[in-house]
Amino acid sequence: MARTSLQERKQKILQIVIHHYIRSAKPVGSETIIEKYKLEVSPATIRNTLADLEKEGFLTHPHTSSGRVPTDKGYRFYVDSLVQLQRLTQEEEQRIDHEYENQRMELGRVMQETSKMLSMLSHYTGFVLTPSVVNDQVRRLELIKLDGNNILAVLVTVSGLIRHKVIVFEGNTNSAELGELNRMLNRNIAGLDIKDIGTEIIRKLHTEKVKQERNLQLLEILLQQAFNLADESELYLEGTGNILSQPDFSDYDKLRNIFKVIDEKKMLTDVLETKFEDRGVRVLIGEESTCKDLEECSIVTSTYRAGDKTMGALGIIGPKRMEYSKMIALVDYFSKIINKTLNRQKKEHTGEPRKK
Amino acid sequence: MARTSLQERKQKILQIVIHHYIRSAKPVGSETIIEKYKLEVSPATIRNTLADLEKEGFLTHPHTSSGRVPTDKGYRFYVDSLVQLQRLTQEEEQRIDHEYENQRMELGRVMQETSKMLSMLSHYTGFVLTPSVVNDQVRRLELIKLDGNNILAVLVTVSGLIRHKVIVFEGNTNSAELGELNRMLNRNIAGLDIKDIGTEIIRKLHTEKVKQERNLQLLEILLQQAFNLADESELYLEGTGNILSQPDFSDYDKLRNIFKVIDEKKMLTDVLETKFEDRGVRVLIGEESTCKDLEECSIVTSTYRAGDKTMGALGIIGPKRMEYSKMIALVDYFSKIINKTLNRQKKEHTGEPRKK
DNA sequence: ATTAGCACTCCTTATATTGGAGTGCTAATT
DNA sequence: AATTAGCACTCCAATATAAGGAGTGCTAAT
Repeated sequence: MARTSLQERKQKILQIVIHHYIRSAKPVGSETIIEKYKLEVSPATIRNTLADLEKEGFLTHPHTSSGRVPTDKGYRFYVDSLVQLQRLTQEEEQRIDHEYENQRMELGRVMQETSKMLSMLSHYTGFVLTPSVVNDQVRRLELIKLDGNNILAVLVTVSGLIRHKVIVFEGNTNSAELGELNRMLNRNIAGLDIKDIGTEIIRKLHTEKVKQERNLQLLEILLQQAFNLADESELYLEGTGNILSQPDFSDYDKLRNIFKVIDEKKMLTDVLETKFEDRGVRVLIGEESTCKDLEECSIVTSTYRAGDKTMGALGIIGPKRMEYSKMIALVDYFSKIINKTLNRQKKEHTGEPRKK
Repeated sequence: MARTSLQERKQKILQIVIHHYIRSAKPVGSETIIEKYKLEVSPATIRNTLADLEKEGFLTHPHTSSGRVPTDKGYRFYVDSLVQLQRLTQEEEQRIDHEYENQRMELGRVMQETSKMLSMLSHYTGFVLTPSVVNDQVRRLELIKLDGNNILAVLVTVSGLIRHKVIVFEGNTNSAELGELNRMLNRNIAGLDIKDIGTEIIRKLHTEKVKQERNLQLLEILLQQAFNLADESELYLEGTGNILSQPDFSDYDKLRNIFKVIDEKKMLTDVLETKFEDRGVRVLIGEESTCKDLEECSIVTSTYRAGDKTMGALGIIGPKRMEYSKMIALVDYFSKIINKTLNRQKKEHTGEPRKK
């Protein structure tokens, strides 16, 4: 066999094992490989190769006399070697597109629907992470007087996210005062990066004269309180029940671990937030998520962005034994759709020309 | 035995069986009853009574030679006969109180925290249902111009709920116009029941003169769009993973059924919404929830109200075999706390004197 | 009405028994 | 040197069998 070098075959066999295991959920043995994939070698040869692959850490044995099962390292190789990414079927793409056409929902709801669709199409758990809006820019900040001590601050970002927060301000302001302050603020902060607001506002204040002492006070409180609403990231999780249908999690302890993370959204948020510097779809296999309780899971995730700023992440969580090819295509498609939706909103606001 | 009539004993035995089953999760037999509860009758007598109770539909047999297990009817009797409700321990009450002291969170977040606490203290799944705000009254409605076609409507209710929605209005309004309209609106609608706004506004409009044609148009759209934001009820669910720890749900099919309902929040919302005419804590046992998938669960729920209007519901979902006494006390306490919190907000707004 | 006595049921647990899937090794083959 | 046939060996998974026990239901005695 000159054509198929040893290395080549080894890799091919590894891929076959993993591919087959992903679909069958059963450890795969040498005979199976030959039967289903018509390799022109004997079972014994396969066995030798399998033993090699095990020595190199790509596969394991549940017990002496059972077939092989991929290790994390094996999955990693498999995912990295997926060259031609499966595309979604036309039907699927249309179904998704349809959902986003002529819709004018508030962004929060879009995200919720998105995670629901992710879960339905993947049959795993779908998520969308709307991270802190600190990377976003201010479109408007509206101060509304509620009663004596309470002011409602509504922040609208350039990408269309809306956050509100009740602020306690002990000094009595009347509506007129507040309105003036409001206009002044919006003249100065529109378009600013939210994370810069603190420093910027102080700088700009020197150019405008602030009418009253107390307004300065209020501003201070605003800076302290209103903009830590920007910190609160939101995580939409849907289809958590799908996890139950996975044969991989027939063990109750494994299940409980996973639900520990799901219930404690904070944990999950942390995992997801620390992992998205890059662009493009990323796959976190087992321990790669650096979360002990997720060692039996894989996460397929991508970011979405408004303009050039990374805004948040979306994706799916499932067992390590998942159809990566399909899932990557799915997540990728959604990330693109969301990008489109976000940038449409942004264009409409800034009035930028469509080209470029 | 003149003192203990037959009926009395029968009921007592029923209570013992259920009480013991709730704590042990094992079918209870005649011997056990005598051992643990020191009845002065023989096992045979107990057996006769048990057989009677089974004939009457309060108990069943998993199989011929096992102890008795309550039926839904049995649980119903048990719950109805719980006269002296257990109170929470001081420690627990303090822990809860502490959480609500000097906090000034937006109401949505309060609800989320509340459901989390419900789940933690019950070890089951906690929920808070913020129903459609239609039963609430308007405190303020603020219109904020976003860009050409989009207006952000922020509705603040008397009880402190905040809803926002982006409204599409094709005609271009400038901020000044909008501001005027806004002031006009708030002069007229503050304090109105949200469900009456449609009719009321039309009536009131005849007393004020509306400046421009287009404002009328805008108003119409507002009425159509802004106030169906009132329809969206929100369901906060926490601690779903706790369900996994229940030995009652060691069966995967049962688990899946429950998670079907949990994932499809809409279903759960419907169940909960149709069930809260009454005041006070209610217990829905098994099929009483009229939801097939919840036939293995019980729901302990109570409403909370602002003033005299029922606002929403909160409670816990767990297995039928739950410590009802404790759970009822827990849910009751939370409902009272939330009532207090809500009415505090309301008082602060209306400036009503604290007494009465 | 209550109870002792006892046969009977059926679950639960433990223990063998078996078949088979799959491996790893050795020695023969190309 | 790589491949392969042959075979012993391992261990799981399924099935059968047995023993123990918890608990019932019935009958007859109190």
